[in-house]
Amino acid sequence: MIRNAANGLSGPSEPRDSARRPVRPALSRDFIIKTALEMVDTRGIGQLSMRKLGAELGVDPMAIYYYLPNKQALFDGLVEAVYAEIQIDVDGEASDSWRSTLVAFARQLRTVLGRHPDMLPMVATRPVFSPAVLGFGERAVVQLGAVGFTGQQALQLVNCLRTFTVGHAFAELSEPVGAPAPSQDEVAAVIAERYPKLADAIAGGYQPDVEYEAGLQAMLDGFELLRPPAGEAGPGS
Amino acid sequence: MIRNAANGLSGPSEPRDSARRPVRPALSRDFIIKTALEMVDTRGIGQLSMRKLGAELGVDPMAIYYYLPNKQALFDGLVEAVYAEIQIDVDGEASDSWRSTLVAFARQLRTVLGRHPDMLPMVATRPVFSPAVLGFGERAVVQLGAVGFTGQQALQLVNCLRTFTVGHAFAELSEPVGAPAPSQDEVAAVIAERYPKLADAIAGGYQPDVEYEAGLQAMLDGFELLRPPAGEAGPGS
DNA sequence: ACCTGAACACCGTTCAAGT
DNA sequence: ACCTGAACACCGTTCAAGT
Repeated sequence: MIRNAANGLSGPSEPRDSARRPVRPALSRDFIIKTALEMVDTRGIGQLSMRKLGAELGVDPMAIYYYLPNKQALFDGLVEAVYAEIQIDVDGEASDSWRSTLVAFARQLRTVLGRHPDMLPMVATRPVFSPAVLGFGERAVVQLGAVGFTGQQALQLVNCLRTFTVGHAFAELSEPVGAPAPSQDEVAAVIAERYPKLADAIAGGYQPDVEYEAGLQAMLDGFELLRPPAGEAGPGS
Repeated sequence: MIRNAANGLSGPSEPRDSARRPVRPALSRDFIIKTALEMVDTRGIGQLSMRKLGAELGVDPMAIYYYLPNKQALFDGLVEAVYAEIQIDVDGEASDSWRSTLVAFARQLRTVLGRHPDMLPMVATRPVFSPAVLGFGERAVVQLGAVGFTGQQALQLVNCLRTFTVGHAFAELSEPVGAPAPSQDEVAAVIAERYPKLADAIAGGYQPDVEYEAGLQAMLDGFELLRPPAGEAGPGS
């Protein structure tokens, strides 16, 4: 029995880079997108060009165009790749209540966005069309319907959670699209001078996680008020 | 008596373009930004370049650099100009309740964003630093404090409304950052086939205004639950 | 003070060509 | 089938120069 760790785990017939010439894996749509996403995450969206991506891949920039028709298609692939990171265990026992299902989705989305801050403008801009999100939508409509929400309400709730999460991620993560903004200290000084009560409130410190959770729970609480007292338990009063 | 309509209404000593040579107003930071914003709104952000802006202004592209150090500064000016459109009548009678104050702010922000959809990535990306928004924050903290919210809660509420509004505007308005997305029909077909319950819910039609209002009120309702029963009116069970 | 124009180091993409 | 390389029409920005 072979007991070393690498016994075929990386795929059945994947060639090692021992005998073959190329140090890089064979070019493919997936590998190009994976490499591009790494570039975006490490160097920033501004440093992603077809030419630099080609260089990173060790290939003529035009080789990319064999797999992707243009830069926009590359962007689509990147967004797709980000959404694909959302893993909602569709049959998980954890989400037996509609509320925990929605909370899990929202937090997961936020976590994934947090891994790719420079992707935010692209993600926010492209209509949601990913199986991960659509599949979740299907499930949410069913589960929310079972406790008394209408289809419209269910959709609205999911959409509001999604848009809130994206909006909050922007506020939290996004570097200004081009260059850095005025320093925190400068801003703080102006606020302290002109907006004293606001300054007091800010003095508590900005806690994005706490704020996000507050908004998330508030949104859920607010929608819950809309729900008719369903379930077979009698609608007394 | 001179009765024609144009009797000086356009400003005290503004030169007509009769005797003077330039057809355009004198170049200035404000005029450059105003022109750029019009280009963004009518032709799209992708069509805004320093060179095209120069052409639009009837001027060598490099002339712009006398007023703005670089394109990033132009972007800053554009975001500033958008925020400046937010007009909250700070002493309006309409906003005697904290809730109507917040609703007015959120709806106004949404309206302004709706006028400049292509500005969304820039707006969402830049930290809020505008007098309109900061001034509103100050007021909100005071007014919310008066009814029992802590400074932290007030800030969180304002921030959550703002981020929700921005996120929702993205979902509603944004053209994909580069090129158009797959057509509505294509998407609908796929959804109908694979996500039947979701399709039923969508069949009701997407009503962004209704959805936004639902989310807005839900967020407010949810935060209201956090508020201790303040006001001098007795806290009887 | 305000604007011009050439020049530099980049882009995305087309197209013909190589293997 | 897969990749290369020259070429085209763009960019933002620097820098020296004009008035």
